[in-house]
Amino acid sequence: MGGNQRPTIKTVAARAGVGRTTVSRVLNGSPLVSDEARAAVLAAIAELNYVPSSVARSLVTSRTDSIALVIPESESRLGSEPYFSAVIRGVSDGLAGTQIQLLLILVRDQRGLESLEEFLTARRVDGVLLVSVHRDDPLPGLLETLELPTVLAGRRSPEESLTHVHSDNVGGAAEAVRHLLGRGRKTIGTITGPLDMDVGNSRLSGWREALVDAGLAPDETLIATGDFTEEGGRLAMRALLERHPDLDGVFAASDVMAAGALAELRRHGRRVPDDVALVGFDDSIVARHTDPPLTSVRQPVEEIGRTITELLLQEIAQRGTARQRVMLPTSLIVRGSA
Amino acid sequence: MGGNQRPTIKTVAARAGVGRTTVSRVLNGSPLVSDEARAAVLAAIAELNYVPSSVARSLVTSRTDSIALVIPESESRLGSEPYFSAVIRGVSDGLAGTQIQLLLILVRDQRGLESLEEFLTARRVDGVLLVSVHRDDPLPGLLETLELPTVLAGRRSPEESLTHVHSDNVGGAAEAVRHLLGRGRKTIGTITGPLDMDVGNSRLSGWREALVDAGLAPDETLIATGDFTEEGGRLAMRALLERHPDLDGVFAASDVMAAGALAELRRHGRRVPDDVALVGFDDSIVARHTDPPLTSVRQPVEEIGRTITELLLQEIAQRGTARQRVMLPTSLIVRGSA
DNA sequence: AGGCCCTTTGGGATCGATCCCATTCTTAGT
DNA sequence: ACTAAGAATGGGATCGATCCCAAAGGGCCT
Repeated sequence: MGGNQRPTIKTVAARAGVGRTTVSRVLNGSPLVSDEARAAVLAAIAELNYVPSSVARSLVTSRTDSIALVIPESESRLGSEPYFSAVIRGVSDGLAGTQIQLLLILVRDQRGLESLEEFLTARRVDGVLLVSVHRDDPLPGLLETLELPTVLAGRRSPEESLTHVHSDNVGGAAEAVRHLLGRGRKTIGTITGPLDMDVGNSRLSGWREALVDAGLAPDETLIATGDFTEEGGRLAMRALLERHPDLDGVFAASDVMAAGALAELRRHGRRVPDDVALVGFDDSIVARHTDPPLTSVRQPVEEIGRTITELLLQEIAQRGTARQRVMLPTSLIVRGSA
Repeated sequence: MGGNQRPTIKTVAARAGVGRTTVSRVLNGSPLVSDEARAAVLAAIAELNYVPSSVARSLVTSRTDSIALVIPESESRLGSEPYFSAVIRGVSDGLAGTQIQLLLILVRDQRGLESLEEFLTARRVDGVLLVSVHRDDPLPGLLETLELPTVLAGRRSPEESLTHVHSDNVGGAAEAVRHLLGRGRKTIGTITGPLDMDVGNSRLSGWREALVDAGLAPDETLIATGDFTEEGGRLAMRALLERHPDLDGVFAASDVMAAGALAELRRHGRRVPDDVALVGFDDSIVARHTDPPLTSVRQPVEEIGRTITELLLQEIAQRGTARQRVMLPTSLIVRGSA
């Protein structure tokens, strides 16, 4: 049957002819063990194929050796998929070499949120990574009162009180708009993300900033609010065209919205980039395959994932570390659309 | 501050004026509790904001109330990203309503594999979901000998001994090829996935099957092996064009490879679909944005995720259930490329 | 030789739940 | 009225590790 109870630390101790404590010491790399004892223990471990019970260990140490990555389901669905895959890869990368496991928690609705709150209150993880937080997100506050180490990818607002990592959304957006200006565009609209998120606001700020720097007054009617979906991009583009038939440049705050905008532009017979130049954001897989391929602002998503993980591990290792903020640079990838 | 030790079952018992066992009974919904006792316990739980320690519970029940989703890192990187996002969503969906947590494990290299093996031997999860298994994957075998409940998305071969869920790759591919035949194409090549995977083989079989059914002998030189990457698709397409300048139809076993093929076709001045008609597989986000948009075989990825999860939960609930196999249907989404 | 310190060791208590079993209190049956 | 069966309850043991602390053994100094 292969049955045979899993060996415990006691079995190992008996086999090695030492006490449980000595085995535990070897397991945890304590220097207070003689070489012979250590050798005997290691041999016994190997022979018995012993693996310590992390559950029993957790009970006494009250560490779980796991962290949670919390992703709002709504966000994961809407086209921003590649973003999450990349973050996940980065996180997993940051965890490589540690013994720490990653729990993935997609929050889909109110019930999911409630059971997550219970989960966190039970301290079933040592720390939490939060992705794509909204301004009024209840989770960051809860985590602060629980005093559970937390790091955000992105931030609620520029005054974020939790440790966080974000890319230079303002700078990236500004660069995109400067690029459009550099191509001689005069009337540059923008399709924003949700404005209850810092990404949405920051990219909008970048658009404003670049225009102001160029001596132009940002016309508020050149702003159309989107929601990061393709359909949202389409609708926003339609609104912009209605308001400004003379539009010759658009900065969309995501590639997926840019793809929607592209379709709408085509429907209206505008050529891209000849009539209207278009820049997206994310440099996602869609950017390479649209027609024409999208010029887009790349953000180092995988690195964001890696960085939030490293910061979280730090914070777990030494509680009460001061809040840290990291901003990672973006870069403009020029393709056919602008 | 806010300190205050977390309350334990003992605290609750004292507060409710009952014994620990009674509290435990209430927690686990045992009928052997009087209504008054139950009410008192529930009140105490609410007042103390008590959440049971899952760690302590695990220690005695030897359940972890968590499952692992194992994804080979190599696969997650290569364009198949949307596939994994969708599987993850499906899994998370299948888990909703249970108290079971999802551990995500990306295996990137040999070291990762070793630490995964240790992790599994320690039985740190109640069951495992395996995605995109290769023919010689060591993991399924290990899981079988560990007698750890396991369900695969996809299969190693048509004789798969573990419970698994896969989409109708043969049928989907055959439908794609029939579609090409229906458009009057005579010389239809195929760009395959890796042939050490069942998906690769099955989609190739579908191509063969459709040709044979149409009374055509499948010409082996019409087969070019790819690896699911865009670059692989490009190279395979080049090889096919060299061998068969008269090629007028191509079935690619993934959209990403089809996108690569598309670029290569354009480079050779072939118009799609006029000169060469092209069908992809996956109906991923890229399919909608290529020029022309790709006709593609859709597989219900999210449902695959949901189904493997349900099967795994079943298997965990009642060990020793017989192996189950589920095949989900595909459907052809016709767009501009064929 | 005796005392002291340092290294190494292991048994007992502990973490916070569940499970086994003995005990008390009802209620019904003859 | 006495017993038997059943409902409800709670204390002790247990899961498998770590941590505290007492104690044994060895070397060196005076």
